[in-house]
Amino acid sequence: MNERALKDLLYEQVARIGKSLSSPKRLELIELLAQGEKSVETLAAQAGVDVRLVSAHLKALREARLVETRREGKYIHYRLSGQDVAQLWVVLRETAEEHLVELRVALEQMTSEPGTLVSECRESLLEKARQGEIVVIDVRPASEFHASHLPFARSLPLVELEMRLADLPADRMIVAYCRGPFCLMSDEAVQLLRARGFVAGKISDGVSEWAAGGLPLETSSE
Amino acid sequence: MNERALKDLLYEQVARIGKSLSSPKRLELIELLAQGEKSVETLAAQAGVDVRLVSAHLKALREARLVETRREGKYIHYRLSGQDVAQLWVVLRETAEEHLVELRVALEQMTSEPGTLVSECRESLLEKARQGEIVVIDVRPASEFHASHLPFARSLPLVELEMRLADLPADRMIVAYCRGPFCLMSDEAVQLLRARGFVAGKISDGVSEWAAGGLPLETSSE
DNA sequence: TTTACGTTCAAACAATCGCTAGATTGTTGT
DNA sequence: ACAACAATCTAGCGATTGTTTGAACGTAAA
Repeated sequence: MNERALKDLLYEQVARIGKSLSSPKRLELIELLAQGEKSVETLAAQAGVDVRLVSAHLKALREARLVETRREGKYIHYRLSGQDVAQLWVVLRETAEEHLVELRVALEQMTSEPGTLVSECRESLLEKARQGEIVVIDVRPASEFHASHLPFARSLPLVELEMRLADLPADRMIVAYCRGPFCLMSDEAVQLLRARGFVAGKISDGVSEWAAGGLPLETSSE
Repeated sequence: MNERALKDLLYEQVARIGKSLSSPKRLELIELLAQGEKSVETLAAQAGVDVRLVSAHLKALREARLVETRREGKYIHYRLSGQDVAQLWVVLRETAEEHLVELRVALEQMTSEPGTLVSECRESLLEKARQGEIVVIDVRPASEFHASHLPFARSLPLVELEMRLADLPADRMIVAYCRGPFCLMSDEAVQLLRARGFVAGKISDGVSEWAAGGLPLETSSE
């Protein structure tokens, strides 16, 4: 075979992955799947699009081998086909954030108030959580918490937060996190907590960013 | 602004980077630029496509802020707009290699003979090169060597190799490298060297893969 | 001015993509 | 067997993309 044709073939294969990453909706699906496996229905609801469109996008992702499926009764559960896919998403998002001013502007515009972001590094946060100096809460849906969560974190889904405020200590700082920098749930949580007199902050990391930083995650059964 | 619309905006921005990575030719350009800055003419020649088409692809990459330009007389030199872009390319290529069987098959088919690949880890190779136990040669064009190269490597472009065999020691192993796993130059070098009685091998790393592994690079002026 | 490098425009073609909507398949429970 | 539900498949629309080619344009060097 020709050398040129062979090279073209190689780059074409890599471009298959690139094509998968060229659609906003597919990127959103990848981020959702990075939180844990989900059914098509769930994905459609959480991404806010028609089930049939989600199915089409998932087909594209499946053909690029970025996702895998598992059947359970009527439901088909999709998951990322490896930790490296979540890592790829993180690197892609970080590169976009680094080079696209428009993205940084939109991100800053998103967080309602400044000063909600905890400025500490991951390691020192982990240590403080271990010591019980701070309380880390995971405000994502419980199923996502069970799939994977930060060490020492406590599951407290945003929708239940208001009802379960009594579970939280009033004398320690509450640090919330959610799906990642593009997710608004931890912002809402901080807003609610502060309004009720808690000392609260958030970190922008989700489980993928945490893992990409080389730090450990935990899983809980159920 | 609506929450849904805001999120769509974020993913759309990241998808701009994804779109840049969805074309085989653009990926090839990124890899070429990862070797050092190059003029449009050079890129066109090395990628084997028309100058005007290269210009169009570069425009797309520029609009995604993945490349920057510098004018020097008649020439316009393009370069990646950051080390992170090269890193992104490496992560993308590795993910593709991990998940796409077709790519792995094509890669294996490429290397003419097995056994040319040196199986040692980067650190131990670096140490042996420092001790002078092995000789590492960079078979890329000299300009790429000057832009960035492995520590202790000696520039010996493939086109000059045959003429400069006398420069190489016959009693030590020669380890060649080139632009990366998709590049054939180091394979050709090993083939030539072995035919002339040298003990030779290659590593698949290029400078980007080396840097992504957390190891240092060197630059030479001129 | 002439020459070389690079970009741009315009036109054309095939191919692909995102999305919508209707029909269909596969599984579960009654 | 039947209804209910999850998910996929299909067809079609409008829009965009990759590529080629010819021509023109702007810039800088000889």
